[in-house]
Amino acid sequence: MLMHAATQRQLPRISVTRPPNANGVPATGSAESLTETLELMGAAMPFSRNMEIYGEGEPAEYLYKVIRGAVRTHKLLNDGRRQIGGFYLPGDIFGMEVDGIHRLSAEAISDSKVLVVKRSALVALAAKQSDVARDLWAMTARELAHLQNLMLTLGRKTAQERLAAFLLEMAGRACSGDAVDLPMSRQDIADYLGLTIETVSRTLTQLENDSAISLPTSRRIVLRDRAALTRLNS
Amino acid sequence: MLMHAATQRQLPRISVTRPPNANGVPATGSAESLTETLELMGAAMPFSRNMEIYGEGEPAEYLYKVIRGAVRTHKLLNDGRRQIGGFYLPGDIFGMEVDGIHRLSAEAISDSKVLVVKRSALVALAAKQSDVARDLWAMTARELAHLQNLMLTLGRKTAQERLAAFLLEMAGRACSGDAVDLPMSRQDIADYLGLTIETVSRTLTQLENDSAISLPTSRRIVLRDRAALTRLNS
DNA sequence: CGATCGCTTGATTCCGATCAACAGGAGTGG
DNA sequence: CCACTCCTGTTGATCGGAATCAAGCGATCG
Repeated sequence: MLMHAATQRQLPRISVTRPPNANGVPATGSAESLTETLELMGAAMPFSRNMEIYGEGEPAEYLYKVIRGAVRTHKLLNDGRRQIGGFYLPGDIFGMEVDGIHRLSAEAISDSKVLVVKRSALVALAAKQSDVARDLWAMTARELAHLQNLMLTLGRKTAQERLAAFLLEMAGRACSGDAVDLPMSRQDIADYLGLTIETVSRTLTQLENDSAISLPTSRRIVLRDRAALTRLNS
Repeated sequence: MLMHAATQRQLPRISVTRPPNANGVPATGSAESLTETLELMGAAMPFSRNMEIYGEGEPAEYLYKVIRGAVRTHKLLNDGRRQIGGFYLPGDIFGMEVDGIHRLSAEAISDSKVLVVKRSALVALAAKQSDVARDLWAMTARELAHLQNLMLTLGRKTAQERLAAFLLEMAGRACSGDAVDLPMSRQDIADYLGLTIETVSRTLTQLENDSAISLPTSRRIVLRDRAALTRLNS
């Protein structure tokens, strides 16, 4: 092991310094879904490629929703080894914490626009409206379910199986049929699946040779045989 | 890879068939902590060693709290490869789901007594008392934080580092100073850390030779050099 | 007492990591 | 436009850490 892959990567330490002020909270408003509530309370912010949105260990003052672009979250070891916890695409919410401390860092994968909402406002709203409280809880539970699947992948799957799981996950989210446009690099995929870029590249080539997928460009992958991938996904 | 370790293990398929009836809910009661609330609503049930408490995919009708013994949760692949998600000791709560479906299976590690509480009663209570809602949310968030750490361990750590993380985690929970009494087998530890029993055994021996730990018996481990283990934990 | 189970240790194999080279673009500046 | 560099991704050769295969030991139990 001991992959110092992430060590020399540029990781700009630019945090949110001047956050936007949240609008007034609809205190007596009737039951609204969390998604709708966020639109009313949030402000859009731009983040350029590789810019840090928040860092591990920082107080969590805001909740975030991707409007455009893509975001990754990760944990680091001392020597730079990195594990990515998840990728967030437009419509996805990330960065919510119960106790107000971020457990992972978040960065923009590409130039992105992100809706930012004050956490304290949401928590206060949750105390008054049980449906908001439930939505926040459900959001955390979805993150948990995702990580339970990733745990199985990282602990017990082969390289082929990891890539199959990743491709099926991304295809399931993009909703663009059998073609997947990846916003992230091979390094990001590797750090998500607990592999190296070389193994990711080799395994994709191998899947292409087995005609399970095809690779029109390096960032575009077509699922040619979903059944084969699903079989690998156990 | 491809460890069929779990394939031939006996995994009795005995589920909770006749659950206990929950007591009346303190509907208008003032703010109580979740732990105290559970005592009032639950019923104690015995589970013998290796008995299944619930299975992955089953509807989640109950929430559980360990009174005596120990519990593990896990996911399985088709061919029997197993990944353990966590260990639960006396006082720990497990098995709560927002949407009512268990994402992992749960089994008693040793003969255990478990407090069982109706989920529907708790969810109803949470809708009325925001502090209960918050406690349930916080519980899910604690599970999430635990899995985020496990994710880093499974994705990026060496065998030595995994064992160090495991020993520090268990020592931190047992609160019995530097001595840790493990309720689980080497196979359980291996399936938690994404290793094999042989690697777990060898690595523990190696840590003993490096005088980081000592092994009075196979189930009892004394942390002799916490600094060394913490260094490995990065 | 023999049998089973949990654990340790040794020998060997193998999958993915590491080291290394190179190719194709994208952007930059002349 | 080309020459240049930087960046990302692919491929080849080799290495190494953990898996696999195998044997044996002590404890528990019927």
